[in-house]
Amino acid sequence: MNPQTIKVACSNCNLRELCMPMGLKPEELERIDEVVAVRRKVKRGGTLFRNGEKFTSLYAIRTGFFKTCVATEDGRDQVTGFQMAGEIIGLDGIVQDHHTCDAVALEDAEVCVMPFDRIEELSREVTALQHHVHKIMSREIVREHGVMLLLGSMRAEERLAAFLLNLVQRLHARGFSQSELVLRMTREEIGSYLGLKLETVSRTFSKFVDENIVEVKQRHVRILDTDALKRIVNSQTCQ
Amino acid sequence: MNPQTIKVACSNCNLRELCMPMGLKPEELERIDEVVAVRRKVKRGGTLFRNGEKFTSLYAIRTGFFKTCVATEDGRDQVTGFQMAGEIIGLDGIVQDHHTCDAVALEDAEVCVMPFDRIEELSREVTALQHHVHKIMSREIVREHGVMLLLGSMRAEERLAAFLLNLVQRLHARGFSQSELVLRMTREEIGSYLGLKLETVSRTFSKFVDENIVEVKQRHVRILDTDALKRIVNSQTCQ
DNA sequence: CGGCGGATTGAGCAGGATCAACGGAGGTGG
DNA sequence: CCACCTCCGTTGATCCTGCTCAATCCGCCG
Repeated sequence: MNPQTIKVACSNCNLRELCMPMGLKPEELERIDEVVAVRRKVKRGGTLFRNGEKFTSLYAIRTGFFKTCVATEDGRDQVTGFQMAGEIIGLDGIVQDHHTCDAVALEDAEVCVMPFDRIEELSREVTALQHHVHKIMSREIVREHGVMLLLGSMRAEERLAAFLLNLVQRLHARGFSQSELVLRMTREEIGSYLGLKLETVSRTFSKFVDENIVEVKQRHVRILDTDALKRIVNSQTCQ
Repeated sequence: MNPQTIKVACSNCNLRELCMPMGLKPEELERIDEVVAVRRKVKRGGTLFRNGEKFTSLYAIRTGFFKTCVATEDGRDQVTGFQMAGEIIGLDGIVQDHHTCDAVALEDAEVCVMPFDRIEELSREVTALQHHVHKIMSREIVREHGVMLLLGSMRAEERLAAFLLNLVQRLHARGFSQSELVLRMTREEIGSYLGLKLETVSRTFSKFVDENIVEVKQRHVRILDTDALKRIVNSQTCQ
């Protein structure tokens, strides 16, 4: 609605090893700077885009934390992912030329706005960028396969364990602790993502605490036994 | 393994309104013919590609029916989709340069092999193709959002109803009946896709039969009351 | 005809949902 | 600064959907 606009450059962004320019050569990197039009700030609770809105751009998260969610007419609602710095958001909009999900900031955030027609234009010239765009989309498809596996075949404890491991691994890649994290989302949002009710999420946290696998104080989580979590995920309860 | 190779052209394929060349102009269509290297036959039960195999090509299904499935080390297995004529398969392989799921033919099938480097090359020249490739990938992402919604928030009857409606709608777009279909997959495969056990799938079918919503004879399904299925999907049982 | 894989159906069980009460943290306004 | 309110999280009791285990049936193929 009221986009703050600040000129910026990918070429000296501290996220360049994670984000859009990942793996590009210096001269290609400079070309990418042409893609990022402006930055935009989104307040906590605000939406970056909404289901039904016209699709124009992809967004690279610079700071902050988002959730994306889809909804049915009857008001049901499913969180399809949580996104953090360096991740690309908005890919759902390409196919229909308008967005099919909401992107909501779970904390104050700033994103780089990348008009999609510019991305397409530039990736016709810069092969590495073209390939990178394809990889980003493929990565999202593979990620979703993982979520389908989780939703389709895991029990509550396995889901939560997998969720925690995934979060902490991504945070670690961004220089945060391997064992400590602050959840940016409510129990209900975790539950929606994992296909569980919020009470079940809460109970499962408590169970992990009882078993000395984690410490939980509200949204602060400290992982005491990563291996235990891994064992829970890989326990072939079925079969 | 033993690819049958037959030269072909998209430009006179009867699937061109559904498949890769969708919406391209005649002159662009001719360029696309360069992309499809060969066709390949896959026998029922055979795999088009497997988890771990090197990624080289996308595949357009000409005839037949596939499932794709991912697996965990501990042997758990999740069907991530069913694909039919005109649909593109293999997008998962781009990001890691090797496939992360299996594609298994559920009936004798024939696919058009499209080497991905050729696709990238050509889509640098043909803007419409470039955009189409992006749309195909985005479409897959949106489809998976839908599956996540299904797995995360629907009960058994809603899942099966949504599944049947989706299948019959896609078949109808290919010129088949709106009300009659032959399932190419087992109850177990349906169950895996829908996050249910095969017995639950079977029971839910029986329930629909009792309610005169469908007729079921083994894999032959006739939909008697499409609206009832739609109502089941949209029944806001939660809230 | 017999064997086998797939489908159906039944009985009993349990994991997670639902309903409900309560507690604690953080924000707001008097 | 404190009182209040609201939102979020925890925990308990009970219920029910879908899972498990098991028997049987059906259609197909050799």
